[in-house]
Amino acid sequence: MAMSDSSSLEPDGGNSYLHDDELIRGIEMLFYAYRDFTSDPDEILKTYGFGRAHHRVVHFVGRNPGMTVTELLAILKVTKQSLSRVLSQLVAEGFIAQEKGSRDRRQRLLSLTAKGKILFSELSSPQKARVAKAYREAGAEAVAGYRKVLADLLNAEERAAVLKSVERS
Amino acid sequence: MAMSDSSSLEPDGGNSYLHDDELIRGIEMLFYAYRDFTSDPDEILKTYGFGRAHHRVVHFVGRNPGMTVTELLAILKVTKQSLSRVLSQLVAEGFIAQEKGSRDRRQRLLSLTAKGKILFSELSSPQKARVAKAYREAGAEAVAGYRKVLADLLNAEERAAVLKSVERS
DNA sequence: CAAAAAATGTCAACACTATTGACGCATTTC
DNA sequence: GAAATGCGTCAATAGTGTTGACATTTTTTG
Repeated sequence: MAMSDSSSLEPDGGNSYLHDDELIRGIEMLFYAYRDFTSDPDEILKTYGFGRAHHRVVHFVGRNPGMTVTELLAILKVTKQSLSRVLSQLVAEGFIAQEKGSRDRRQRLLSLTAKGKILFSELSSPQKARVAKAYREAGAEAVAGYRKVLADLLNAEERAAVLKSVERS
Repeated sequence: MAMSDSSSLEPDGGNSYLHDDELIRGIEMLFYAYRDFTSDPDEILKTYGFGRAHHRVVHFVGRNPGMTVTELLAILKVTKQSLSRVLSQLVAEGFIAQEKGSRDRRQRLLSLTAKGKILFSELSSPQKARVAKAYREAGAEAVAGYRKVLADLLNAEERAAVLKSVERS
């Protein structure tokens, strides 16, 4: 369709990557990547009778063993009622273990069981392969750029927390 | 936690960005970016009584005026029954117009009405601002890397189509 | 031309994920 | 002791997705 030259005013001083059309492309790329990215785990989840919400819980508990329910809620940004459904299932079916906190006994510290770890592996495997392939094809510099832009896309208030959780190496 | 040397075998010849842990971080970054990225439009959509599905339809129809229902289905990768609900609403409420194809009169060519274009603007505005800010902070090189990696994350079969749709400038 | 295929729509049932609102209980903090 | 926190639960409702079955119109094909 051509068209959509964004604006004729070039408010960015000639940085073509800041043109309206480029920005929209940036939006769409994220949509497409996310769409394809979730497709592999979705297939696997179906065989367990689980959905995407279960995946997210398994993933973040797997990555943050001993985390509390409140912390998980802060990452997922859903209500506790919404989390409750999937978390209860995962606990009932033996994928996730809950342990009372020793310092604060109100807390339920979450961790993966052996069974949960297997599921975690199974789900992350195709995603890791996908990312590895993309990283390999794109090269180290592109990867750095990818990570930088994604970090800058986050809500400012969240950035610190995410970078901490994602970069505790 | 420290550590996370992934495997002790270093199957990547010392390219640290291909370590298991880095791959997992790449996964999580995408989750977080998508989560925050959708939050602005979600707020606006609520005031219209719409959801994310409506947004996607408005977006892609806005970007591809005259597109057919089948093409839209291919982009969204949902069933026609699922699309039907939101598309019908958008048509009924005057955001999207349907016109019989002149070459193939079975087709319903989709386009935004004036009202639809306003909604498109309103929804894309905060997302463009977010991307622009991230692009500006990250710089041109990082942006190129971001786009390259995202493209490489796509399903191979889809890559050509997406790059075509995203890059018809 | 008749049969097959394609593009679209629709009815119905169901599943998953999310929300808001209202409580209840145990435990910790002030 | 009162207030706040962490967690769980019941209930109602909404949004988005699926599968399956059909119907209509129009184009393509043998």
